[in-house]
Amino acid sequence: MLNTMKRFIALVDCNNFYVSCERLFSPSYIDKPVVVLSNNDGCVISRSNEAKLLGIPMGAPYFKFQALCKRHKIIAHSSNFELYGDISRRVMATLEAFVPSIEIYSIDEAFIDLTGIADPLAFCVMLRGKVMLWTGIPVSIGLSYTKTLAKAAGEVAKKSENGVFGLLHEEDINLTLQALNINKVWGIGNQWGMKLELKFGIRTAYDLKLASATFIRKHFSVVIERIIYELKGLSCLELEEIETKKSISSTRTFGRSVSELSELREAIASYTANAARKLRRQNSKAYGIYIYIRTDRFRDTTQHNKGKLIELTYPTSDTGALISAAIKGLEAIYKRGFQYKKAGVVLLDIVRENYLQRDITEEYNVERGLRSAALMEAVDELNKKFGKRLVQHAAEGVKKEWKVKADLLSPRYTTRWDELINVY
DNA sequence: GTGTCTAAG
DNA sequence: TATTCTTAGACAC
Repeated sequence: MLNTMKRFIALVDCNNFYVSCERLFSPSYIDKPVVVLSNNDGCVISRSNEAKLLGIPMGAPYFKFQALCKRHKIIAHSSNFELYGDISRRVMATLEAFVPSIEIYSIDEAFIDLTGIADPLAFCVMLRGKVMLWTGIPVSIGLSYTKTLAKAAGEVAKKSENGVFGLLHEEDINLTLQALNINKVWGIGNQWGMKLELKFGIRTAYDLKLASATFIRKHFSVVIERIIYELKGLSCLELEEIETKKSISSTRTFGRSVSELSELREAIASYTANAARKLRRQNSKAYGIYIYIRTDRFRDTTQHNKGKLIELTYPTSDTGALISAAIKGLEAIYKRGFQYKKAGVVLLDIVRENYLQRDITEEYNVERGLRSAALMEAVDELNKKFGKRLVQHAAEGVKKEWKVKADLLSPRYTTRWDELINVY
């Protein structure tokens, strides 16, 4: 059955991506244990192989491992997403130069369609070399017939000598799936993994492949049913090449707790501006904006978690319009006397920019829409040229004392003139 | 329709 | 003192 399948899918995965980015500009980090931390330097989100060997788990709360880090001289960095985003663009551009059909799955991963290529495995080896040469980022590539199998191949590739692994023959596939724990299968996490194992004795990817799809469908969902077919080599998940997000959110945990409405207003305005920028980047407008505030979920006994959805009468991507809606929502749910620790906004009901609804074709709104579009374009352009925060709405505030902490930040080498690397 | 659960990276 | 952030889909109600 497998030999009749002509469709090849590969997964390209950057190795320890954030750490690899830091190493690009600090060659002394090579062969040393390095970790990169999340916002507020809260937990570990990327580890070099050396750091993994020293026993730092993924997602580890930094404060629990600080002593270990000190003892072993582990280098720790705050996350520098501006740098990582730029390096990511370069890696993806390299892939796009060689492959016509690509789905950028995350900041450090892409699926590519290699159907029609005579020797796809050799192609992957070549591609890996090009990415290394052009960007300096090491990648692993897993090759097979479906996304789920390519993911499984990628797991093996990560640990292999040359960083490329093909899952192309039935026997290889079965052996690999037998060695893959059920909760390591793409799309199956700890909850479902536990249920599958404890209730049905399904311990490995191979066990799942052999399970009855209809039975699993009954006890779980279509999601896992699809995974079964994918493990059998029947592709159910297509490459999604065009990116138009259905919701866009911007949320943050504060550097300290915040109880003043005025400070929350600034934070909400900033997050809204951030989300609106992403919205415009994909040429879309939003019909709704959801905002929420919450107290510290780890400490409080009297918690206050509240959110509010504001529906807009017409879709917009105008920062000012979105901010005033968001502030209105905030004022409706704010209660004084609470120590807020986190706030966020989510843009919803997103439509493409050229989508016009009947009632906004009135002259007034069209003219207004055009003016706002021109203004937003100018703002985005200026900020792109001179730094993110040159032009911003007054509501966003200037001091931003609530801002996240990032004490161990590396320079944004590739996107800021004043933070270029110095060579003496 | 909305909220909750689950997952991924 | 310190426990991320963003997106998506399914399902129960």
